[in-house]
Amino acid sequence: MDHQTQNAFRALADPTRRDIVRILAGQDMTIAQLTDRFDMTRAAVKKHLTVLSDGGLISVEARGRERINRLEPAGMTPVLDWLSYFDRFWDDRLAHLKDAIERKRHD
Amino acid sequence: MDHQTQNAFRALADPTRRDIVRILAGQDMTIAQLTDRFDMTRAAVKKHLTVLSDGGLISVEARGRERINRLEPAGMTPVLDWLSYFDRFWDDRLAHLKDAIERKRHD
DNA sequence: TTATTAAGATACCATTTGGTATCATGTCAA
DNA sequence: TTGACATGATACCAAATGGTATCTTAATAA
Repeated sequence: MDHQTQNAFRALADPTRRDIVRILAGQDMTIAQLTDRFDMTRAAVKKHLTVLSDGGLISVEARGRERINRLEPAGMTPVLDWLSYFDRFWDDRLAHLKDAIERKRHD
Repeated sequence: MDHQTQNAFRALADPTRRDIVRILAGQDMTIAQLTDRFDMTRAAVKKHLTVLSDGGLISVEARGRERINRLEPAGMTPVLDWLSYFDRFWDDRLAHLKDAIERKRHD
């Protein structure tokens, strides 16, 4: 039912994609730049980027013939929301991280 | 490299498994009890439980001919650790949830 | 203009995944 | 003891997944 949650969790399920997320947390990158960091073809990296985009975790900005891939912190929200459910059992502070992301979003 | 992290993320990638985690957060259950909650065979549920167990998210206690499936909050730690990486960028409070789980572990 | 470069699209392949059906094993109760 | 019940195990299947190779398109640079 909740596609965003499913797509986000699915996006994070692959180690290559989690690495991409970390790399993009450091700096925006084109597909070619990202491909340099991995031992696979550009087409494979592109597929991962599509999955990450479906999960709302990255956005893509066209600049000339390049595509700048940028991390979308807000895309993590469905994941944190899901984790928050357990928050009720264990602790109530995950909400604060969500708030932080929300603030970041409006910078 | 980090199998625990990979297995935990993989375990959470499926909606049925996330539902199982939520259900077990409410109360421990046998496979038969869990199967009642889903529109699939016991064998399918059992497979999901194996994946969850591989991810360290549940433990199983044999009691007579039954197997009691129990949520393992500590199994979520690798996931929260990974998310904590972004904490450095956005906020520093996810660590508190991790602490809470750690405390719960020693109850 | 023309060659090069960055990326998109598609077809294809092997493996994994999520499911079923079926059979075997161990435990409880009459 | 014997039958019923809870689970384990295995073989099998269709679809999804992660990857490659290849072709096309669009933008930049010489």
